[in-house]
Amino acid sequence: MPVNLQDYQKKEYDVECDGRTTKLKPIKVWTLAPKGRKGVVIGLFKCPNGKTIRKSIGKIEP
DNA sequence: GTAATTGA
DNA sequence: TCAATTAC
Repeated sequence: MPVNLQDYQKKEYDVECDGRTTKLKPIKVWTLAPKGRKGVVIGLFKCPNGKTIRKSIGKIEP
């Protein structure tokens, strides 16, 4: 089924914060893909420790 | 290197 | 302005 960025926004993902795996909702999501090639969906997460990290949370086909 | 995004 | 994110 088709999945859009809003769907990624609502789910939670396991991210490594400060050596601890935490489930977080992404602050922001976008696709990262070179022209004509497949790419990934990047999520931006705010860790409990205050650090902001990016993580791939999905794959995108051209 | 390329792609978009933003914290640092 | 750069690092970092993924995978090709």
